[in-house]
Amino acid sequence: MTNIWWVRRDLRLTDNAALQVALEAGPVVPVFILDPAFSGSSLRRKDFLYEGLHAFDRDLRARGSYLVIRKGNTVQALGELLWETDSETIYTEEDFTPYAIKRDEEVARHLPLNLIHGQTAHHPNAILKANGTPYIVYTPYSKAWKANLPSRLTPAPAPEKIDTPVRIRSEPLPRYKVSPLFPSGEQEALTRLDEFLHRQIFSYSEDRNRMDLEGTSTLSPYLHFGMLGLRQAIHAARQAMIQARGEMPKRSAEVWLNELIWREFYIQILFHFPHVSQTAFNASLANIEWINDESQFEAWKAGRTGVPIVDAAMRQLREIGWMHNRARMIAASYLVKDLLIDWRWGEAWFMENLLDGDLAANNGGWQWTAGTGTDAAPYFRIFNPVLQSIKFDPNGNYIRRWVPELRQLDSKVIHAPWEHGLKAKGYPDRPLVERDKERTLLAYQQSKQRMERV
DNA sequence: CCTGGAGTTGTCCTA
DNA sequence: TTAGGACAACTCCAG
Repeated sequence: MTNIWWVRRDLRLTDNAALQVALEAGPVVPVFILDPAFSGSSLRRKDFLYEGLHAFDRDLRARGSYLVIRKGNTVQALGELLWETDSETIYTEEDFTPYAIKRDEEVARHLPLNLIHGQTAHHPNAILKANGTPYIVYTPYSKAWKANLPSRLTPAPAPEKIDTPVRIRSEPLPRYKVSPLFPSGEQEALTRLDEFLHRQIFSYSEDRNRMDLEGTSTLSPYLHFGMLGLRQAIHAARQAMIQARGEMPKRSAEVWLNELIWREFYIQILFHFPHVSQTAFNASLANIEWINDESQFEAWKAGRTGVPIVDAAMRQLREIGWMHNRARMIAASYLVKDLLIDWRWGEAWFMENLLDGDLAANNGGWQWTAGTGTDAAPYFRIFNPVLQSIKFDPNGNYIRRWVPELRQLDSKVIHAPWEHGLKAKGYPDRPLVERDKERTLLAYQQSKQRMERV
């Protein structure tokens, strides 16, 4: 009996649980649906997705199959395909965002839909406290997560052959632009993982913070679309911990594993507390009186705040659709704590521009920085962007790479030219605002007080 | 129900 | 130059 394999954010053949289940039942029809109702994705991310679909089709063809593309309303398109191919069931990998849950409920009301858990190592409902409620603090969550992890997690290899009925109608893929720094597709993801496992992983705990080095995995766009499965990455991290020689390499591999657990933590938070996508997790901080100065927001987006490290970060984002993790925290902190602009404005801009733009991870990160989230940054942790810059871009090479106006400046002055009375042609003479921690603390305090009175 | 330890990613001042 | 401690008070979580 033929079945439909509905692909969404699991664009891989390796360790794909939904594909495996479908294959056990017989021939499969792999389909991706372009539903105009899903306008949530940015243009930039759509390019990455379309290129990924192209690569996915190529990988399927190498195994005797191919990708069917359909356009239009999801329920209608799946219904037609089910009828045309005389299929029995639709198998698909379970996704946990509010949009996906709603969409899948709608599909399940009309069609035989079979959700397969495969996106995470643990289902969001699987790791709960003794009293049955979800964790909202990372460390105890990660302990329970690790304690419950099966000792064997070996990823299933990609099937050698996929039996698909011939000549099923498929629409052409929309045109797309390729991004030279982030070629899309599973093969690229596997190459990067391999590279990372041979090189950066064993010094990750230190180098991951250095914006001037390539110390991170750069796997986030691939993880978002499931071109690399989170479970595969977790398996790789554990293998690296076992193989590591020495304390530092071992700790480094574990730090990377913890980053992957953070992904699951935020997937799980969004699943149990969907309101975080609209407002603060912490209700007492839902009413901060933001200044929300539009022109300052524009300057931030354009990388023209006058703070070199912030501008480098924002220009990196704009130019390549990706930003170093440390840079994300610095740029986010500057927007929220220094400019007092609503973290949701920043969150939306990141979503628009990041190839890895992921509701759960992005929202979790922004709420953490803003101090409004689960397990948030303590109130007194207000990043000083200049100190961060000196510490994590010591020679100023990251700044020079993304802010050409400052290329001539010495590394002693590049982090804060205005403090040395220096001006650079075409670059703001001074930062947008003077650093004022008290102003920030007051805004947060007032929100808390207002909520207490209610 | 009570209790005590702990909490991703910092900053700044003092000695 | 560097190391250490203060920075609030609160909530979470496990025993």
